[in-house]
Amino acid sequence: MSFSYPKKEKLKSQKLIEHLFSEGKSVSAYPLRMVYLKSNFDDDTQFKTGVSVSKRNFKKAVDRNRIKRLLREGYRLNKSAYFNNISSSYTLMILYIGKDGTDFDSIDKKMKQLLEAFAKKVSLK
RNA sequence: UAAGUAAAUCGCCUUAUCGCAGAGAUUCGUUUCUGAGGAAAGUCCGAACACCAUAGUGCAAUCAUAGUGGCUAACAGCCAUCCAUCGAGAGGUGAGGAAAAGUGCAACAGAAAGUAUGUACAGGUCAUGCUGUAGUGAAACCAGGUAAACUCUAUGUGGUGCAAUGUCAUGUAUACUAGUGUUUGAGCGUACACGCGCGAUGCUAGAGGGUAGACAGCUAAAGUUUGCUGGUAACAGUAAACGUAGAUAAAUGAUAAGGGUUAAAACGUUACGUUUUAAUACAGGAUUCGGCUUAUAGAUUUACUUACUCA
Repeated sequence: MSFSYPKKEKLKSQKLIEHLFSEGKSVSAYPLRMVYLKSNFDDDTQFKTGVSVSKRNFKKAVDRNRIKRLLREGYRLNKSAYFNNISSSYTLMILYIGKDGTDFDSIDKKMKQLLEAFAKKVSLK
């Protein structure tokens, strides 16, 4: 698994997202929170992942874009380290629930915690 | 030189590694090119474009605009100019149509503030505020002031917005139509045949509907830059060059190193170096244009004003 994060690994279908939020489970590492759901995809991707930042907490588009970019970057660089021994497919959504701005270092750190917690929970089953 | 006024421009850069979106090429391994703004923002005006509504007319009501002339596809925008007003000035501001249609309002002072006419003095008359002066006030009969009061006048105005709208359409429900079938069994499952199992307002086709999704709309445009001509100017004409993001849970990012720029401090020396520290703004396209409004670290240029010094 590489560091890339192409279009087909992004969560875009509105149907899947609704399904995810109604039935998914979650883990969190403040200020991050991940909602996940086991599922199967028509194409051969193993994960479909989206990121989200609340408009309520960040009113300006620049701030939201900035955090979403950082979240994508953190996910992209760290996913291979934790997902290698997961075999089934998952839909994921990573939310930023904090209210203050942030930088890459803290996002990177929290992302590692979050992915580790997720990997642990999934492999227990 | 200092303080100021008015315009205009720029608004971080380079390299490496890992990535993102679109288009092209491809031996399907890859690879090449392109990829946010002056406000992309607020959604406040004006248009293009699309659909809906609509017999015609009209502009009552509502809302908007308001010196004069010009520019523009259009505008509530822009340019010029007059007037008023603020400033020592360069310049700034404009809620600058009408008070002889009507209604309302007017502190203090004053007899009286709008159906006027008191007092004193003088003049005049048959007689009378009939006439003048004094006194209060910004204003005292002048067709007074006020329309940042109602109002009147002139001009304009159908509505909704690209989540518009059009095309394709998996699945699913079914009032419809046609065919076929109900124990002599259609159809479905078991790869196929046999066999076995399931099996009835069912199955197949059409029509209809238009959800998930896909495509079009979707970027060549009242286009940008430069020169020339006309015009005080806004702007117009003309020639050449350029061909400039198209995502949709929504691309242009992350890390590291170096360099700019600005400020402060220290050191050297003299108005430039070196070092350290800090700062490096506002802000992200979503159908497209023309404006307006608001946000913006810092830097640059031009024109002009005032003061001082020198010649």
